[in-house]
Amino acid sequence: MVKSKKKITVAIADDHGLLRTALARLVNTFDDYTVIIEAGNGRELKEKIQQEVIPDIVMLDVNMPEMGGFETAQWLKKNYPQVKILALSMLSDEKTIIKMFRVGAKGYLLKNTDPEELRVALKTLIDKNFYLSDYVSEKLVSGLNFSGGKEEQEIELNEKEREFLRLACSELSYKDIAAKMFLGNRTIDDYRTSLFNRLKVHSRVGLVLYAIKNGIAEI
Amino acid sequence: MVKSKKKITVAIADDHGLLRTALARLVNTFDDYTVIIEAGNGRELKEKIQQEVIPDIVMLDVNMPEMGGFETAQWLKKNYPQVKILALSMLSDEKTIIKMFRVGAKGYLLKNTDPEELRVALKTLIDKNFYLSDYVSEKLVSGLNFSGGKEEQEIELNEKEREFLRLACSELSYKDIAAKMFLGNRTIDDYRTSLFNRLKVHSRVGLVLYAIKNGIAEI
DNA sequence: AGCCTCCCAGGTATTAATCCCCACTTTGAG
DNA sequence: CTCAAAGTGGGGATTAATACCTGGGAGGCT
Repeated sequence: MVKSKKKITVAIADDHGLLRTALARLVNTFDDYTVIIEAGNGRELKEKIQQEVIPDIVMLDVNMPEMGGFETAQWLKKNYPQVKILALSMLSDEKTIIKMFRVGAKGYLLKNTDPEELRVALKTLIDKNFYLSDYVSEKLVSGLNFSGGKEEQEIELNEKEREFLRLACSELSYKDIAAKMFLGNRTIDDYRTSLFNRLKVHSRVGLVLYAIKNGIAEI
Repeated sequence: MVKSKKKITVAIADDHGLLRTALARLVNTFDDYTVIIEAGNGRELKEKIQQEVIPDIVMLDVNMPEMGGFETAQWLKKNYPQVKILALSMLSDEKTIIKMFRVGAKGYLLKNTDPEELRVALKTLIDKNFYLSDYVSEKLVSGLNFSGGKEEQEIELNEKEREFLRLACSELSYKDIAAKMFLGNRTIDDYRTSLFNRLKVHSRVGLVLYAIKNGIAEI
């Protein structure tokens, strides 16, 4: 007769099959929850939700191929706004976190958090409609504080600048880079200076870190 | 009376708590296996193995802070050669795979493989003492073809060198790094020179790339 | 035409990074 | 005890990285 018989339904979208399944089993061990959908990317999740049933909660990996966390969250928000989105990610940088909340996430869980925290997150999500860990709260606050009023505009890089950044992620000297790009040494100086200002870095290592973090350079 | 009563013991080392626990539960659902050790990094695993009991299989994440997959595998090979190492990673590049096998791994599982594959991998590891998926086999073959004869000997880094590398992956000057490490500027010079020689690089960017590729620095 | 913005470039000065030669201390093996 | 190796450090030289000031040319816009 207890109404707790009706479990809270959960969908999981993550491209790492091993982890997805393992995570699903973990959630299923929680009394009040049951995983009804597993998907390897956003598109798959979308199809399953349309064909099958609407879950109460969607656990959404941010970094997926085909249809990533951002897009998927946007789609969910538009079509099934009642679904509570819990973002999952290994990335802990402010920008990603803020971006996910902007597109509709109600919580953000780092993959290295304590497993017990998952239970807390799910429960809080149901009870209070949102979940913030201390860590994420802090990132949110400092992130908003930082960007303040100014919506930090996306930094647009042209193809030559990207090429320059890629070459900077190597042991070539700037002179070598200039030669490779068929440009004068001074022009490279200007690229560097310009990027220093726009990317808010002040050393070549800063350029390298930016390029890697933002997927401009492969390593 | 069946001797299958004695389960095969498994240790799991992965820095992502959520995934580690989920993975552990998954393994525990397999009849013949039981997870007896969980660790967040190699050092922790090392301590637990020394204090507690030696597992039959160690599932080892390649990219961990503090003491990564390579080192940990080397240590295991040296001290507990009977332990079967199953490497776990999201990286699918040849070099990493080959390196893990060189330091003693008996299998290599990509985190995006099918969960059923884990069961197969564990069983194969026990029965045949090694496990190779088709994908990994192919990488191994083409990779060995590539590296040819030259045995690249392993590079051992002490904690101070690692600390130095981590700090090098920032916009701090060497002078700043020296101050942070409570060492003289010249000592840092020597760390740099020594690492340049051993890591076969010849610029600070080279150090940064090495540190990131080998999981010494987080980004 | 005038104006604005990019892209490109020379000169020079300053600071950081890199290299070389040498010495002192500690530690540990023989 | 002695010797070797490793860790630490000084002084000084060379090269690369970074900063600042300047100006020319191409293309778009009014």
